[in-house]
Amino acid sequence: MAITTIKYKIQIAQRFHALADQTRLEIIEKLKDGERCVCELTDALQAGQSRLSFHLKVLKEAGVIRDRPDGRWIYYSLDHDMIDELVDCLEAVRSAGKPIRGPRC
Amino acid sequence: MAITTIKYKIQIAQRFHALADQTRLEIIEKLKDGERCVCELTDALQAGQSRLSFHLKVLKEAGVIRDRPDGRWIYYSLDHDMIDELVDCLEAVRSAGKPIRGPRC
DNA sequence: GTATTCCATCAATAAATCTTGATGGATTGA
DNA sequence: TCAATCCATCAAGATTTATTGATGGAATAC
Repeated sequence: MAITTIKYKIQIAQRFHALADQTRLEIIEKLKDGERCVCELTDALQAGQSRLSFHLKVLKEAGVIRDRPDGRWIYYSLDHDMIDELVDCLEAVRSAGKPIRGPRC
Repeated sequence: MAITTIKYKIQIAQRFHALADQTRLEIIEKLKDGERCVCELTDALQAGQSRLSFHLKVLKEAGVIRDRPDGRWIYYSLDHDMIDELVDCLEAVRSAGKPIRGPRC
């Protein structure tokens, strides 16, 4: 199961790190309802463009979000599969002692 | 539900931050099987005592683990309720658009 | 008592992270 | 073509985090 059989602790740490920031949690909150471009996020979060760009990069490199260029805009959206994986990792900790769950963590 | 209705983004970020480190993931891995004292962890993880003490403090302050002093030893163990809360937060993101789940996040 | 073990904490340094403002590429619209 | 918009990236500085070795308190063993 998850963390016990971690082959990829670095990646898992990276993904949790992506969630370990208030601004990035707010981005995720906005993206819950569907894809958004950067300018929509800067408006919604009252944050500078370069600052958002930085955090979007962190989230993207961790695999938590994806981008979809469309002309002048770049739309970001959640990668729900990645969220699923993180849930599995945490649940594996929760269910300590139970049988192996899967190869993800 | 979770991150959408976050009142406590700082705490949630803190908790994810506690999981965003390889050494701390290894600690959690060890604690999955039950409580351990610091000296057991230093042996298992091949880490210096002050280093482990630092990471245990991070985990404890985030609420991920608890300590139980016993004579000369201090035993650490996982707080499974906290893990549950984080699972809920992630699942709330996964189930975007669904009804409110609870007051935790 | 003295010595030993377990552990937290401190100081110092190194390294990673975040913020801000500036620059420029790419696309769109006039 | 020229101007404007959207965005990534860079450099600089500030803040936060992590590592190491040293110190000392508390409990145990002798």
